[in-house]
Amino acid sequence: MGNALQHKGLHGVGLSEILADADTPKGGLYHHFPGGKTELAVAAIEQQVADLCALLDKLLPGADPVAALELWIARAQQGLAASGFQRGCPLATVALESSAQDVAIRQALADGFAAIRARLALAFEASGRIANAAGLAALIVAAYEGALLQARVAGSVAPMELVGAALFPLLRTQLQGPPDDQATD
Amino acid sequence: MGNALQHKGLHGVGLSEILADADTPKGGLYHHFPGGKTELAVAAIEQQVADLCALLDKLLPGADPVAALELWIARAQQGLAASGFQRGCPLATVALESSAQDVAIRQALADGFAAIRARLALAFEASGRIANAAGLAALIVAAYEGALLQARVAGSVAPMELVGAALFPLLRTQLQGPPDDQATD
DNA sequence: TTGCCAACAGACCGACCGGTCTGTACAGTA
DNA sequence: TACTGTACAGACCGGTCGGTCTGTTGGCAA
Repeated sequence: MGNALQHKGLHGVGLSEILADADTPKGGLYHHFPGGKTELAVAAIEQQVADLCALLDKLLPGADPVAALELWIARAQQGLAASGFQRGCPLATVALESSAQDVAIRQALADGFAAIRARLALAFEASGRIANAAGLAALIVAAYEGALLQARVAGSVAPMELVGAALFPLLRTQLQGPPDDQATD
Repeated sequence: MGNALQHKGLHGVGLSEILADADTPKGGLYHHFPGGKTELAVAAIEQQVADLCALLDKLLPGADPVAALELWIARAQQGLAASGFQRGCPLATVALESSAQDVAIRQALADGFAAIRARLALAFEASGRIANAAGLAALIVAAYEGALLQARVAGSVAPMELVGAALFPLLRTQLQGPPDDQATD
């Protein structure tokens, strides 16, 4: 499910395709997911968020957060290229397809993004003096999503590298503090 | 068409819905767009890119590019809120739904993004000394897309404001030059 | 006036969509 | 051993999808 969502989005995958992938007949599905495709999607979103949070928890603590983010982006680049520029962020596709009526899905996505931002913000705060940790976290998530998107349609990791090359130096200057206001803890 | 694409994506809209919106019967469509839905989508994408480029051309020249971008983002925020958090970037949704097999669509999208990046990069270069104009352009497009995405699912412009508040000061320091390496022309 | 062809209109098509419904297999209980 | 309720299986449903096909119209050439 997660995989298919990542590739084609919620409307793009058929229930039958999902079930075929999972080698599961259709009948039993509605016992476990009475909400049908929507509930399935919510579960997949939550799973993906949990995975991503786990990855961030592995990369972020201790190290220089910018270095950790560079590693994160590098991984995403590899994943994208390895999938032949099919796999993107599993949250983003569903996010853009969803309408305001899809309350459950939007809630799951909003919670997911908030959780990711919170984790990044926490890492910035822990790494030292930082004024606008929440803003930086939102910027990074945005840059990540946007970079992935551009790279996907371009069929090349070049846009991601461009974004990284522009963003990380800026982040370093911000995090390491302007020379006249240095502080570390 | 553009509107519908923006709201629900390529797979999310039915051809019948598009035609009903346009008050056009189905028959004549295939005279003008023998390629069917795909060709229609490509045309819509190109139209949107042209519109966006026109907007940028209106905002960017002359002024401080960062101020122009702030205006641009503010407009996007207004549009998003005014649509009840339905309308996003018309390119992004289709971009994420598309697979590598959709050659024509991906090409149109890649060209579109490249054109937008080029316009931004040009503005940076024109505005003064700048090392990595292409990188900054890619970063801004990425941040824009990602911010829009987060704001949409959150049902609030707050994420966009966060991103803007983090990005624009960074851009200013970059564009106005580090204090020990100032240069203007 | 007549013949012709591009432009258009919408009825129609098979395929497939998400979802439901009946039937079955099989634990746990007495 | 007989009973029962849950978990599963897949045939089946109406609706809608993207796309095609047969008219019909209306301007233009002769």
